[in-house]
Amino acid sequence: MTEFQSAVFRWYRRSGRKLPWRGERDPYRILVSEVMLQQTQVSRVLEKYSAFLAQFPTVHSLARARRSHVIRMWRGMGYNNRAVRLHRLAHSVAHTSGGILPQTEKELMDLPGIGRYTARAIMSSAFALPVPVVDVNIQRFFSRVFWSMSTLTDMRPLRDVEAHALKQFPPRNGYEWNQALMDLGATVCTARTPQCDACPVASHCRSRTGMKRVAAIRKKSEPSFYGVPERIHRGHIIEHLRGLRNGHSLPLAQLGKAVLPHFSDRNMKWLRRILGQLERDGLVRVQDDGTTPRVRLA
DNA sequence: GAGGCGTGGAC
DNA sequence: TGTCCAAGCCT
Repeated sequence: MTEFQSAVFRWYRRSGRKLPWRGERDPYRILVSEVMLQQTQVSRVLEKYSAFLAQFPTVHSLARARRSHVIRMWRGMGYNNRAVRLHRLAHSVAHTSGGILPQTEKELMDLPGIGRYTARAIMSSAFALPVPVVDVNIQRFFSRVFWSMSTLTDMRPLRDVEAHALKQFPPRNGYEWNQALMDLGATVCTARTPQCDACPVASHCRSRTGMKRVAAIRKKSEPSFYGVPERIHRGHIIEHLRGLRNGHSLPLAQLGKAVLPHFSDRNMKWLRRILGQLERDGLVRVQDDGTTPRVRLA
């Protein structure tokens, strides 16, 4: 084992986070944690993880559940289409392989909501396969350690980092290695204010000094309505529908008034368009057969 | 491959 | 107070 590797492992034993899915052996519970963690901070997942699993303890129970129930249990997590994809995944796995998750990257990536990172994370965490993973934490950490970054926001392309991650990957304890690197990136080698004094490999780091904070490039303005980004309105719509009793629906105009303080008929076209997006994502159902169209969670 | 997709805490 | 950011995925 290299000096670099032993320094990382030593730090992990001392300072790694204790998380409910660490050391978990049930692939389904690993799957749920990984999907929840996509672009979502650990602290947020910690609040929701156990309640979700208590409600849907097995892949079969999740497959049997109503879509609307799954969406409700996703409250507060953001990116609600993840709930839809996870539900579809459960359905698929329950009906094609008796609820058993596949163990290859390709087969996992064929499942809804599973991309390259999540597939490899499941292989490493659930099946103890020797597979290096690179999430944004590890990408940032390796970028800084092995290349000289000039600003805090700079990162090497994922391809470059993955090639390096493969070289650094230890012959044993690959799972602990992956977890250690993610913890380092998340708690020490952070995006805004890295704690280099606490870093076990600071002496190896090519960016140890000299990273500058640079004014962020202004992001492109996103589509907005009355000054509020449309994704916020979409979130409010889903949140409002969550509050309805199971299976209940709402007339469109009533929903409009609930999410826009001054909703009027002139805004109906806009609302229709937003609901169309949500419908395509499998999050809502618009019943347009009667005289007054109604909407509910899918 | 760029852009869309929530939510709430941190700074 | 507003902007940034977070265990990515999909089209």
